[in-house]
Amino acid sequence: MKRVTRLKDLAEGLGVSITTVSKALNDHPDISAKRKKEILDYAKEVNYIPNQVARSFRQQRTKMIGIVISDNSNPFYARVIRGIEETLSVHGYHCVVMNSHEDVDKEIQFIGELRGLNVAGVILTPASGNKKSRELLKNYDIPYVLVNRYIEKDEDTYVVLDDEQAAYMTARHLCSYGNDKIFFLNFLPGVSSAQNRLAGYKRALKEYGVSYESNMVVSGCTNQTDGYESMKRILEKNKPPFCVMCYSDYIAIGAICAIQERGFNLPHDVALCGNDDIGILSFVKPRLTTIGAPKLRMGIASAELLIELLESRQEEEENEGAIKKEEKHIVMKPELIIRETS
Amino acid sequence: MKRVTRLKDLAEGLGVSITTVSKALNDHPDISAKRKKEILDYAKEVNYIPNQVARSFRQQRTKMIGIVISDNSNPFYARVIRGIEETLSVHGYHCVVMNSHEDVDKEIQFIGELRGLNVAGVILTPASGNKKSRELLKNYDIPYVLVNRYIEKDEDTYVVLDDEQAAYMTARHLCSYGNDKIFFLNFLPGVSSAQNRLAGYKRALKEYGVSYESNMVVSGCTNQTDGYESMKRILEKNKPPFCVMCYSDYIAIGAICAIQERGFNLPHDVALCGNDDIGILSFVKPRLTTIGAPKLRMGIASAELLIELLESRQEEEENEGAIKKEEKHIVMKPELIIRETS
DNA sequence: ATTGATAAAGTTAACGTTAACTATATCGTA
DNA sequence: TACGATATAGTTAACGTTAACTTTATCAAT
Repeated sequence: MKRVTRLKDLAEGLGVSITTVSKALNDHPDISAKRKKEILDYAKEVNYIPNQVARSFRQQRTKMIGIVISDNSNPFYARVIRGIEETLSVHGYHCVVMNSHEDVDKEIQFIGELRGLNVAGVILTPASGNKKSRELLKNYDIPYVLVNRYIEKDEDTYVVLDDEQAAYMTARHLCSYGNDKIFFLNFLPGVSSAQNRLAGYKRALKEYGVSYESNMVVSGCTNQTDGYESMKRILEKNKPPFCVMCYSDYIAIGAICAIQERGFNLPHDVALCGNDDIGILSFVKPRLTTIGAPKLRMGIASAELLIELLESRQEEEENEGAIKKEEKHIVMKPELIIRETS
Repeated sequence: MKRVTRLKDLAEGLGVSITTVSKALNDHPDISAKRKKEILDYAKEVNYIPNQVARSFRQQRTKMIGIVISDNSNPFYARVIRGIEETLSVHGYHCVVMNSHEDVDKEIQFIGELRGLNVAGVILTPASGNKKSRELLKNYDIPYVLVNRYIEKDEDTYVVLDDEQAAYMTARHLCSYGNDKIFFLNFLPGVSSAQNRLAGYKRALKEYGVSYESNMVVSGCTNQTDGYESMKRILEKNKPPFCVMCYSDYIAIGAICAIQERGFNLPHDVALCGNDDIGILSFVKPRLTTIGAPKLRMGIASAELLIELLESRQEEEENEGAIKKEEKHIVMKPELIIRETS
């Protein structure tokens, strides 16, 4: 039996026109109920699968969304991506995932590639405060949503954690122990989330009357090794008790390792907090005090936001009215989860 | 300035034919060096990006690969995917990633969707020993590579860890302590990797003259919670010292948590091993004894294998000769990493 | 019976690209 | 000078789908 791969095959098999089949499959009102059923049944019987490439080509739009994330093997983003994917999938979209590794050039290259693929939209975690990506997306006229970071606070549509508040809550929590020494292992300085965390950290210190000392903030920590090395250096020059606040659970794990190697106890000698509440650590001792970030929900929200953008754009096209939608910002509430390291 | 999005725009801008531009961009020998440079320069100047959808449509093949994995937020697969993605990207392919969550029906649905997207190939982690997926892929004539598991040992092309050997090495290591009680928290029973691990476990026991007792093997553990619960149940009926072998580091983390909660010491009371060597745990105390699996390399290898398949298929088409390639199996060597839990 | 409205089908053309084919210019050689 | 070979260009058609338009059938109202 010959494979049925085109509308034409269906049409010939049924003795109707190609358009009729197309209309039936797309639930167009032109087709009578009887005929529609006939066609749908036959299509199912021969296991016809529409050619999405041809459809995308004809319609000049795909059901493909580009996801440009710094690193999909980071458990934080893995969860975010999962939320995105599941949400988009419900709406019939598929995801092309790309890892930028915080490299602006790669990010820019990817956006070009996505342009070539004619993606319907992009969800992006922009690398260090670069504006080029935004510019490109606007130039290419691709709807996009930023996730976990923004490029400029009032522009763009994005979904982020309230980083200022997260850091504020953590720092307050640590300040409450009455120890003035609160180190902060922060992320890359150009990134909005790192900047906002720093602001929150400062606000808490101020509130507690603790003077801000820039040499207690380590910038540029991205992974466990950075956390480990930074903590080691801190321990060389500083004697516990003191507190440490980490930009991520990853960094915290590295820092804890360094602290334990020196024979210090958590939380007795060093009170330490992470951020993200990545799943795997919930079973690891000592159980990490951290900020619960709704990773899955951030993914879901950004996907929903993007779909909203896509739909409003389609409406615009249809009623020519062109009511340009405003940028939307979703800021998720962080939750302080106090466990054993503080 | 009008956006240049089509070959036609380039052609008009330069006063040559569309085909000439197409040939120049595709490095076709028909075009003189001078003209080629002229065209390429102009294309670059106006930032022309070829329409991949149109190209895919015309050529009846895309540069898109479907990745169907049980769960991208599992750090093991996250690494594998990363390897796949980076390798495919070098060859100009992009990845559509889908999570099956070990659900055969979803897997089958995804394969259909990928068919519709006209993907060039598929990399798949098949859910529990189902043959339908393979059948579908063969029916649809989509080249595919299985990763981390196979459906049938001698069929298909796949990249796996030598699971039998991995479990054998782990079990031998635990046997060497002279304790007869070696529990095994295993994965879903239908999956090839779980079956092979069980075989390796049995082989080691036999070699050490320890009799195999089926009630010491817990099947169906997939995550930390399963590890935790299973270990709890074991501890209710069994008093340390004994040994535990876990299908994954994830399960091991859960089990360790249960053991520590009961106040037992690792490795003194319980010697325990994981599998996978997921990165984040390398800084976590007690440092887990585990099997190092070349996750990234497995991803790279499966991507390379798939590209080989795609290329050989293209050759087939060209020289009509149809020299069908054999199935290929790549079996990666596991490495026992002895750390602190054993 | 004629008209007009509507329902249900069919025809046509186009989306951007490239493979296959055709046309023209150039050049070396008999 | 004429010939074929070759280099370099252009023309045409097609990939599968659907939007826009056209045609035909049906039926109610005059």
